[in-house]
Amino acid sequence: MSQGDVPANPRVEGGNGATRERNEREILAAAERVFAAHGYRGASLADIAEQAGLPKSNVLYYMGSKRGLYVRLLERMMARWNALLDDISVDDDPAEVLEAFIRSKMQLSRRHPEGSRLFAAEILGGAPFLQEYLRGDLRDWVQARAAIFRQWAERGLMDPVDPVWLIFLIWSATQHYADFEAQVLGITDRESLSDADVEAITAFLTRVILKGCGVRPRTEPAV
Amino acid sequence: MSQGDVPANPRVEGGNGATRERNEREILAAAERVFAAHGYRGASLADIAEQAGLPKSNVLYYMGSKRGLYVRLLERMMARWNALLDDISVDDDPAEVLEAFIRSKMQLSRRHPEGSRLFAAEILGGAPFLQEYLRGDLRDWVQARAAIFRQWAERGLMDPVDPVWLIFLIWSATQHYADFEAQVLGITDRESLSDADVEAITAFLTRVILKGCGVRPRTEPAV
DNA sequence: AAGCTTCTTGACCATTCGGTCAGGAATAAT
DNA sequence: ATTATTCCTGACCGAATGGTCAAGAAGCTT
Repeated sequence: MSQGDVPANPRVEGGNGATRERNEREILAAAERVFAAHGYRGASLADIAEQAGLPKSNVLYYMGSKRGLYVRLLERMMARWNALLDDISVDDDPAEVLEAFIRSKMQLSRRHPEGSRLFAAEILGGAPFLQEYLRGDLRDWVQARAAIFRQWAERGLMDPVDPVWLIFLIWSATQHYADFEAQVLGITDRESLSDADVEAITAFLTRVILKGCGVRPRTEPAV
Repeated sequence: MSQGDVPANPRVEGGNGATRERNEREILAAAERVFAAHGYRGASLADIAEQAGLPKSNVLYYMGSKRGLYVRLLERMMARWNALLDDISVDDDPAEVLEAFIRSKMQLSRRHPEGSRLFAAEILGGAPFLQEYLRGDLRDWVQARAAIFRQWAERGLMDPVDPVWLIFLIWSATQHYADFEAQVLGITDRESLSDADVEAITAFLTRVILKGCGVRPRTEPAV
């Protein structure tokens, strides 16, 4: 990473031992929590090490540097993200696609709340590490989807709303339940969100957003 | 705040001088930027002082402590927030209320993006300073509005959607353009959002959300 | 002009920061 | 059993952290 002078530590690359794997997992999990809660600058290796149950030196032995650890976490989160960015075609059913979109995004936020918050903190701080990704792969992906949405609109399958704003709407609405969890729980007087809650929220979002942009639900006749 | 041993500094309370006012404004603005970008822990007084164009000691002279400065910023943001939490009644027009709600929230995010991000960072970190506010005033406000939304639904003025999820949807969708500004700009290949952009987004959100929960726009007849 | 309050700031402090390193412990290879 | 390699960690480093303080500068009030 053009970081210079890190010739040693070839072990960092290939992981084979079992304890190594466990330790790395523990460190990544702890680091994700700490970075998510305090951002890149606010996170401290001492905190991470303590939460991972290891001495600070050991964390650095495995991860090389704070920056390297952070980048690795970001990349892991991007990989999870990309895993659900399946391709769609103009011939797919808008209702199915949009519902799957909302649902999978919601599940990602629920399955990896810390990673979701880590991502949010990165963007909040101006995305110093993710500029390239945002202006590259992610932009392309959004534009491709937007093009399909426009074609659906032309075919009368949905209202002619701006597809990019629509994608942002879905992102924000789903991401909210991970990033603003503290607010949601505080206001609704809950300890945590149950599976039933998440299902209800998903159904609500699907219903409102689909109806809101004139997409007829699957198998249901027009009103 | 039960912080103990801060008997001195009576000047911190009453502000009258003109230079004092200017310096305080400068410090608060700089601090809002830094706290927003890096969170409470990640922000440094040296950074804030430099951006305010003052020596670090002077910042502490005016603000007492990092914690005090942060709390003051949060309170200022809550005050801005409360300023647009006007009361509504069951007899108001749902379309008007919801549109005004979306619009004013959008304007708040646009007028005070740093404050908006500061708030977001606080929530992201588990809202250590805002627990009380969330579980108190804000919860009450949400529940009051929710009750009215339910009555509207009973009267057939809107679909019987869960009002709390609806409020969260509006919050998240509008907040997104401040908090995730870096993402929005990166993906849409913009330098900044123009007034026209914001107006278009507001119109989009109003249209989709109102239609999505079955609220008929003002002055328009039923479909 | 004297005296008082407010303002300003460089020097300084204890603590914590990310990171290095030497050397011992554990493990694998022969 | 003896290397050789990998793993582990306490001690340590310079830099940065939030905060204190004393002493001077500036501005009123009398």
